[in-house]
Amino acid sequence: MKEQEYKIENIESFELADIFDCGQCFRWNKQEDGSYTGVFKGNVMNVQKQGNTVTFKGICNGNIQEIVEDYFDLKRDYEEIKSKLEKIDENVKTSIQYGKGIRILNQDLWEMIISYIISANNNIPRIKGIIERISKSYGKEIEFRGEKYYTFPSLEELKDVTVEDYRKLGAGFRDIRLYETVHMILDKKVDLDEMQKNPNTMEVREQLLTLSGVGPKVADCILLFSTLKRFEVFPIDVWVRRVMNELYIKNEDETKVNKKDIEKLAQEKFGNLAGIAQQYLFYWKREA
DNA sequence: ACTCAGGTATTAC
DNA sequence: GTAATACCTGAG
Repeated sequence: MKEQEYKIENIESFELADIFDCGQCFRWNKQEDGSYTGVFKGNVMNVQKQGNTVTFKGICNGNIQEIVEDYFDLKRDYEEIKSKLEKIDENVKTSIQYGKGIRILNQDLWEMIISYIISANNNIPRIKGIIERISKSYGKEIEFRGEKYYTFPSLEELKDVTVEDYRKLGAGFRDIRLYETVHMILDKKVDLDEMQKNPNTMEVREQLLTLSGVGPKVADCILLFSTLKRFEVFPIDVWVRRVMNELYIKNEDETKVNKKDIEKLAQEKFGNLAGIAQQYLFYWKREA
């Protein structure tokens, strides 16, 4: 396949580090020249930003402009979202200034389910390593600039993978959860196409929670970071708990902060933009 | 040696 | 319902 290129000039709310290091994705890696290369939805792409111009180059399974506009959520007005959120309080404003170039990617639903199951009680380098090895073992090879990349395997490509196979790839105790979830989806116990069409977020959330290895935090990450794209959910991990406690709840022991209280507070403060507010806060608190 | 990391499932009150 | 506890793995 041939490499395509697409350029955008004078783009707003688009910073490579903010997008790729804010914790939403696992398959983008920084290159020596400061650009990022990643694999998504069967494409391999390199993204570079110079001045106010972003250049996308890659091996794509369709029109690169359409692929980019969809994946990078370019049709959404992040300037408007940020100006709404900034009005909430100084803390949120500070976090937005820190992560001003964040965009929430439209990532593949199936890939996010598997990726976030792997993320449980794990650290980012390991999560990335496990996903990489699964892709290399069962995905399709794509060559880009003389190097080999591997697509994230489809449901079909994982159908014969055993619990032991996942363990060998380093998944640890998550091996059985991966196996069970793959087979629940294969058996249509959970229908991803139906889920994608269902506008009722709570219904979709309930369905996700039936999957093995998917609890409240993982379900919310899937809802927020996949093509399901629900900005009203508020994934609560240790970092979000920490920042919400520091800024608003001010309990001396953050581990004792009730999840329900955080959820309620997030809903009151951020409403249907809770998810993206969470992302600014999370990125700010974790990196800064 | 020991703790910790994007939680979840299981078991026990 | 809600609170403890175990859990692969490898880096620091």
